[in-house]
Amino acid sequence: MKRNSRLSLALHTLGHMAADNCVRTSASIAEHAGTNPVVVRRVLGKLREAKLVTSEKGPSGGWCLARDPRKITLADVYTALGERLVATELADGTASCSIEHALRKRVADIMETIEQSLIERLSTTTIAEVLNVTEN
Amino acid sequence: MKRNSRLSLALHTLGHMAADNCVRTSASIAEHAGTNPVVVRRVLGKLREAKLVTSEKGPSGGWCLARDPRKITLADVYTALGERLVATELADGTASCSIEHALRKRVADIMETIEQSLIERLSTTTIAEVLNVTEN
DNA sequence: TGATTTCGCAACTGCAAGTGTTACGATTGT
DNA sequence: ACAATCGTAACACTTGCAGTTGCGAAATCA
Repeated sequence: MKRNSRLSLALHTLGHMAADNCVRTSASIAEHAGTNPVVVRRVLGKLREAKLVTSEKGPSGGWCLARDPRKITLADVYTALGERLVATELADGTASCSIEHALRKRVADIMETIEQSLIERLSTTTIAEVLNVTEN
Repeated sequence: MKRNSRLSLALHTLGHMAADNCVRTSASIAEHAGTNPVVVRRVLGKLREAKLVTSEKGPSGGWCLARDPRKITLADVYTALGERLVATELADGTASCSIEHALRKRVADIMETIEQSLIERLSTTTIAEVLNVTEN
């Protein structure tokens, strides 16, 4: 896989879990997604922290949706991963130059607004809705 | 300097050029910004391609604004650098899985909308306006 | 109890992208 | 001619992330 593919992997996996409605192991998920079981566990671990999925150990163990896919939005997944796809210009307090400080603040404010706007848009689509699109 | 600091460096430099209204060398800019002259030339080179600044060689050479700072918006600088601060999930045609394909398309569409919205917002502020804020 | 399967996690490697640095040629002004 | 400056290529250094290996913990089943 390439860079910054965690969101893709998370959504892809949730999509299949919503469609198949069955427990999947990190090994089978990894095989389907063309990556490594540990990578899968790393990503799904974040989703588990956010109570989007559950995991069970032992044989017959694996991963399962923690709630109705109609109640999981893309924003839930995005925030669960703790990503910021809108790059933040680092707001160092060390900007001794007032011009630099003013510019950074202005840009940071705009970025923050855009980030919120992104989350708002992501929250209007659920995992289940995207699957319906697939079936058309 | 840290990562992805090109936009900061570009804006910072343009800010000073607008305030001082004088020719500056890449060496003096680099010293003020705490970086290297070559890095400065790389970034300002992009701005020159976009006709935002001009450069002259030789002694008494250096960099100068190509037009009124009241007519240079943050969006001009952003697009001149060819950056995408809104990360794009790579849209590989190799998504053999229809679920993955649908999800990626949905996310890519949202990201594209957000990117446009970012540029719109950046275009409402000029270099000169940010300097006025500084003087308050 | 013991074997097997699966997750949990830490540590390491490999790669890609960006910044920083050096070096050298081209151009301009004195 | 000489010095100052940009233009550019080449390389080293750093950082972040994906990938990999290894091992322990927990659960299931014979």
